[in-house]
Amino acid sequence: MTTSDFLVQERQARIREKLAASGRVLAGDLAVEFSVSEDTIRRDLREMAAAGLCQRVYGGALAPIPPTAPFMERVTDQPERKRALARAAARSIEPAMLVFLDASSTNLAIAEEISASFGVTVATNAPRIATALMESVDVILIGGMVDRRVGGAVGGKASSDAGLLRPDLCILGACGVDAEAGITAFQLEDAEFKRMIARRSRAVMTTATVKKLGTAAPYDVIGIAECERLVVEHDADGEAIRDIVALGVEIIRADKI
Amino acid sequence: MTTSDFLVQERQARIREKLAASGRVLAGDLAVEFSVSEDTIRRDLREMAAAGLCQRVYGGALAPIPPTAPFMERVTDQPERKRALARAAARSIEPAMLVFLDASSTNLAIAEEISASFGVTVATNAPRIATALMESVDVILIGGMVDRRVGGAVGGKASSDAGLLRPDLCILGACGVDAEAGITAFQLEDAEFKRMIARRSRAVMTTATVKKLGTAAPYDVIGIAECERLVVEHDADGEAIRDIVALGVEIIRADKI
DNA sequence: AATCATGCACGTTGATGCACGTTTATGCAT
DNA sequence: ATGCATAAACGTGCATCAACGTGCATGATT
Repeated sequence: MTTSDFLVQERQARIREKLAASGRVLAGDLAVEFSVSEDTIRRDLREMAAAGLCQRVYGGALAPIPPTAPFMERVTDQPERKRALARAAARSIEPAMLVFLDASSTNLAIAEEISASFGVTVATNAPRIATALMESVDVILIGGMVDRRVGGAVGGKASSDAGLLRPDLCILGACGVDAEAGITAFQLEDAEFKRMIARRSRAVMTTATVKKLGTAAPYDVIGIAECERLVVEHDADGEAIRDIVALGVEIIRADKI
Repeated sequence: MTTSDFLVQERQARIREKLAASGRVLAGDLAVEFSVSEDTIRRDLREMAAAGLCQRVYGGALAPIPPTAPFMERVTDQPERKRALARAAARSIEPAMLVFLDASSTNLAIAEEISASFGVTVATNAPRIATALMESVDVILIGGMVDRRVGGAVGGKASSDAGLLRPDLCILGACGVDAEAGITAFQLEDAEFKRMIARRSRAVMTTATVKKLGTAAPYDVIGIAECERLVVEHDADGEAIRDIVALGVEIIRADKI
C-alpha cells in the first residue's frame, strides 16, 4: 500500500472536513500534508467531484454548495451538470402542454432550455423561473408568500393557487431521490407544495444529479413509483438506480457534458 | 500555480459579489486587491461577460443586465434617470410597511434600492421585481397570467389575489402623468390592475420621468388627485407640474443625476 | 490470479505576465 | 463645439511554468 498514514477513505474524509471548514483546498498543500503525490490527490479530488462532493478547479477544489442553501445560491452550483439534465428533461416537453416547474435550480436550467418554439404554457411558483420564461412562452404565476430558501411561493396561498391547475407534466425539483425514501425535500412547506402539485398532474418527472441519488432529505414528497420518469446524469451508477427501475420508473440519461 | 492567494473561480466569485453589492468594479482596484496583473483581471471580466455574469465596460465592469424584451427594454431605457427617481421614492418607504410595487421599470429600480434594512414586506405582480427582492425582504407574489408587455401578472386571477391585500403604500408605475388625464397606462388589463390596487391602498405614490409628464396613454388608471405624491426628476419643468400641484399632490424632486 | 492504490513519465492544457499596437477617455486650447 | 495631444486601458499573441489527465509499472492485499 502507501507510505502514507491514511487510507483513501480517511484521506477523502479529511479533505471533506477541510472543504467544509474553509471552503477550498489546494492540491499541493494536501499532497504535503498527507505525504502522497499530487497525482494521488488529484485522483481523490476527481473521484470526489464525480460523486458531487466537491467542485474540481484548477489548483485544487472548492466546497460544493450545500443543498440547503438559498435558491439563488443553489443556482450557481454545478451549472454544467444541471444544464445537461435540463436538456434531457426538456425533451419530454410537448407542444400545447401545461407544464409545472416548481422552485428548483435544475428547473431554472430547464426553463432556460424552453424557447417560444416549444409552444407551451408554464406554471411556476418561482419568480426567477417566471422571469426566465415570460418573454418566450405563456406563464402562469403561482402567488403567495415567497420563501427565500425555497426560491418560490409556498404555503397556504400558493397551494390554493396551484390547486386550480391540472398540469400535463409536473417537473419536480428533488432534494433527495431514493428507491425507498422516494422524492424528498429540505423544507416542510416546499415538500407539501411539491406533493400537492405532483398529485394534481397527469405525469411527474424529476431530475437528480449523482449527488442526490440514493439520498433522502428530511421531508417526504412522494414515493418514487408515483414518478413516471427520472432524468439522471450520463454517468449515474447503475447500482444506485437499479431499485428505482424495478419500481417501474423510466430512466432517462442525460448526455455527457 | 499562481502567486495570488485566490483560485480563479474564487476570484471570479468575489468579483460577482462586488458587482452584486455595488453594481460595478474597477479593473485596477481588483488587480491590487487580488495581487494579480490587470491583464488577468481583464481576462476574468471578459470571460465573465461572455458568460453573462457582468457587462464589460472601459475601466472595469458593471452588474449584468437581463435579456432584452418588452419589460426589460423599458428597464434599460434611461437607467440613471430611473435610479434617481427610485432613490427619491424609496425615501417614502418606512419600516414595517406593506408596500405594493406593480410591474414597471422604475419600480424595478425602486426594488433595487430596497435592502434588508428597510424591514418591509413587498407585494408585487412582477416576477422580475420579486426576484430582485426575495433575498432581502419578505415578498408576497401576486399570482395569475403573466402579460409579457406589462412584465407582470394581470387579469382576473391577479386582481383576485391583489384583492386580498391592503397596502400601506402603493407605488404605481405610470405610462402617462397629466393633470387632466391623470395616471394612464398602455395596456387595458394593466390599467385595471393598477386602479384596483391603488384604490385598496392607504397611500399612492407615482413616479414620472420628464418624458412622461404631461402625457396620456390610452387607458385611464386613476385621477391625479387620488395620488398623494409624485416623484419627478430634478429638472422637471415647473410649468408641467403646476396644475398637478394645484390639485393637492405633493411633489418630490429627485436628486440631480 | 485479480484487484486496488500509488508513483512515474509524458504530452496536453490552463493560468499568468509581458510586449506591443490599437482604442478610448480626458483635459486643454481654440 | 471641435480638434489635438496624452495617458490609460484595451485585446492579441507569445513564452513560461505549473497543473492536468492518461497510460503504465509496481507493490500490497485479498
